[in-house]
Amino acid sequence: MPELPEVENIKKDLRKTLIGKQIQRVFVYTEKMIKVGAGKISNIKKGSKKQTQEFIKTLKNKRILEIQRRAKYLIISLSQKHFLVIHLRMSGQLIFRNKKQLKEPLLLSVAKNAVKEKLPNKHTHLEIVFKGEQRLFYNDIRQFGHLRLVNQKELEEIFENLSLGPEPLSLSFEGFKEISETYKRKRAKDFLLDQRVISGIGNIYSDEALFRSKINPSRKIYSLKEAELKKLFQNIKLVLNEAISAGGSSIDSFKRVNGNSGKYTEKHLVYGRSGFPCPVCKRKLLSKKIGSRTSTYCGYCQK
DNA sequence: CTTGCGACCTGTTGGC
DNA sequence: TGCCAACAGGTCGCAA
Repeated sequence: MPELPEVENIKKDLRKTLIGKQIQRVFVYTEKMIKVGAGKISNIKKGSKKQTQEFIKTLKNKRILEIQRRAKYLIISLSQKHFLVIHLRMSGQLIFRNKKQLKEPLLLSVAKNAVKEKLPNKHTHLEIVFKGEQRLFYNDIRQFGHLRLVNQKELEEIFENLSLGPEPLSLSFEGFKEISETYKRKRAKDFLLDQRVISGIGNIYSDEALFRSKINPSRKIYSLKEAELKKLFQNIKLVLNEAISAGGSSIDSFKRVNGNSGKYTEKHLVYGRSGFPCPVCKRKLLSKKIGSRTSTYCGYCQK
């Protein structure tokens, strides 16, 4: 589900709601979604009772000190140098409810036949109860996401192993040019999606940035003129910043921590609009698989 | 090293 | 209406 703007909004929401709170109780409903330590994520499916017990025991009575984002990861700092590292992957949601809100059913998806539900529901995998009966729920329909509990050293180990590329919003054009030189053999779409090249961009914002830059997603990076590279660099920042301000894009299940949707979806010029007219030239937008992801683009405007 | 593809899951949509 | 294939904000691991 979420790319950088969505995760950034969740981070901001969590800062407002969670900082200073103390964890009272923890319910793990789906063991394979959680992990303790810095081991490989693929081992997560072996989620064990022992690990779950340790997860619950360690979280208990901890305080929330700070929430940060790196790429599409959320890092929740807890007292006594423990950290909760969360990746929402395609369909993860973090929803916060106070005692009164708990009784109100929530619309957790934007699908046509979506029904309001109370929490926890069948897609709730973790529930954290804070003092005062306020709760944070982790829901994840597709169960691709994960939450892991680590100490300082393990936190560093995780991010070292990930070798994430720079954050696009704090990247200079000089830095962008440098990585474009290093990865010049990639197609533009692959370049933007590769988290070790630049981190935080996914399928929506890569398509949107390429369209606004009039660059075909299949173009090789080495073929881009300096002016095109510059436009791409600026448009990445533009779409990410606009999306952050709009609260992100709610395609299906993306929800803010209060259950609200993001409003950037209506600003999408190409993502999810294959077959519809190009907003500039009115020709039908095309779609094509690039690196096993669907890219939507205008065959006429994007050279 | 890169590339490509299946795997991981459940749910929704569009075509017949 | 029903069924069934294709597809969905993302990585990860493995083979070539």
